[in-house]
Amino acid sequence: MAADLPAPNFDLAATLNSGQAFHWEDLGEEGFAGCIGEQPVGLRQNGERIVVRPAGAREIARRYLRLDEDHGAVLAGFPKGDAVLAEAVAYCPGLRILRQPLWECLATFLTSSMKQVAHIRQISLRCRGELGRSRRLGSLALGAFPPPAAVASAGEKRLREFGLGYRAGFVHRAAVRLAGGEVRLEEGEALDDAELLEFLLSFDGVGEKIANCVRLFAYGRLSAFPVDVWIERVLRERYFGGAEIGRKDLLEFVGRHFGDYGGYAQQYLFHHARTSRGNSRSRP
DNA sequence: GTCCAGGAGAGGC
DNA sequence: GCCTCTCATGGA
Repeated sequence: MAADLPAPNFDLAATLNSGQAFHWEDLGEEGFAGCIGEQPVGLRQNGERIVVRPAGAREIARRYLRLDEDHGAVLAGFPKGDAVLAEAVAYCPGLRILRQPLWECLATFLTSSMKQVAHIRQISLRCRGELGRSRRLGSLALGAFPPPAAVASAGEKRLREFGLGYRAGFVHRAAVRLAGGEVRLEEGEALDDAELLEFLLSFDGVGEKIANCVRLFAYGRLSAFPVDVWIERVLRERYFGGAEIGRKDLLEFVGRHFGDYGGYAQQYLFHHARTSRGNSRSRP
């Protein structure tokens, strides 16, 4: 059984493949399959609706895909007269930010430093397959992301076997800290943006970029603006004409220019830079 | 074989 | 404070 959700101006494939989450399986015309937390879900775009199976996962999918948000307000909140951003939005207007479960977002982005998207995906799928609960969607087996306790008890050495390299210690220590009950990621929901940043930076291996990814993709803080190598290049080339500009000045510009929905602006710029013709090539 | 990836931390200055 | 080096691995 399936249910569906209204999804005007929404692009499911672009959203699930835009480097926010890494575990969705592309089933072609059948859509996509993956777990949202412990829940196995099938998602398929049918015009301006998203078909969800099983039907009981409808509200989980609505939350995950942020189909409850006023996306018009997001677009209206972008800086006026920014032709670079307008071009990126026009390239893929249906791109959205996800609202991911906190731990799997943090753990996945802890593995992301100096890794290509394809490899982050490989690591995510291995963690799920080896340590997570196996869930079923029809005849399809899907791995849920392992909870902190499962990652903690697996040990750092085991994580290294999944290709995490030096990041294994980061993921393991975060898992131990959370599994021990020292802190809970849910505590971050009540913090303001600056406090949440500080909270996330308290995890070893989390710097400003990863903290902003988690603030944006899990906590729904839409002003958070992760600056990675792609975005830094876009800013230098498109906003500063390739001129020499320090990283500090770049970050100051970001905070001043993009506003309350900077995270969304960032995702449009990132997606455009990575995938559009003339920009993608094999590398930036 | 070479280059680089949705970075962070430590050390030197 | 900023600059540089190192960390581990695999895709392009």
